[in-house]
Amino acid sequence: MKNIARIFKALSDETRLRILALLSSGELCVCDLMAALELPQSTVSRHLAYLRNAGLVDDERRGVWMFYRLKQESALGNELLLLLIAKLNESNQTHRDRKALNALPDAQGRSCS
Amino acid sequence: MKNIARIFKALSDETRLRILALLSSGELCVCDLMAALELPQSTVSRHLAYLRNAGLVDDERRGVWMFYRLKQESALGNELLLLLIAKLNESNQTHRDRKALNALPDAQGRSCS
DNA sequence: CGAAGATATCTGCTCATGCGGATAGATGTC
DNA sequence: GACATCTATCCGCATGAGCAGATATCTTCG
Repeated sequence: MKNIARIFKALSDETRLRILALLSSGELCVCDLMAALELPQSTVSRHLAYLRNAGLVDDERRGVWMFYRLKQESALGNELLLLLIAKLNESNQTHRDRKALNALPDAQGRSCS
Repeated sequence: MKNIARIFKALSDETRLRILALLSSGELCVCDLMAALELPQSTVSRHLAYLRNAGLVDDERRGVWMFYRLKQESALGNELLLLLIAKLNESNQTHRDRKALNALPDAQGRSCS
């Protein structure tokens, strides 16, 4: 139960929910998240660390870039997580963030691609 | 989304999760919760207020007693909440708490019944 | 009305967590 | 090795939240 509380604590911040919503459709690098969420790098990194420590995301370094993705398994269970993601994807904030993400420059204009 | 974060914040404390687990099988008064959880009255009351403000529980005064129950509807959605409750009911802590609750004196020995 | 019982809220304290800029660390290229 | 880029972590600050005892508030009864 302590672990469940810990995961909910990870989920109790709007920025982190925004990150999870964006990650729900595929892995992203810190620079993409920064751009889409319009947040400073340290803020994004800190929240990603929190999510990773809670066991909700995995990271992978590719050169100078760090990519993050949702974990398939967490202590919350798949079904619960899927419902949560669905809930997040209903929100206007997620629509706005996703629009910003899709408006990012293509491969050539991006640092990580 | 702010509201979702708020609900998760309400869920991010172990004591509150314990309360929700106990309430999942029926309404309880503050004095029962105090006894089952072995926590002081002010702690229980404060957590219940937090849960009520997050829209997860309803209260009802009956004489000098306050009864609390899970809300049927919350901003999280029924299904998600049911899965969460199921998750909570798997935990050893919930088993211990429920055992303590069942060990409480019967009607005559209880103040609220 | 006063007293008793139940409980919400206040209080003071400590710890956790949010923020963003600064800095340390990692990677890649020349 | 020097330098550029990316990112994790530190730092200082402000705010939120946990705790339990004290106190205020509410209800009921004699």
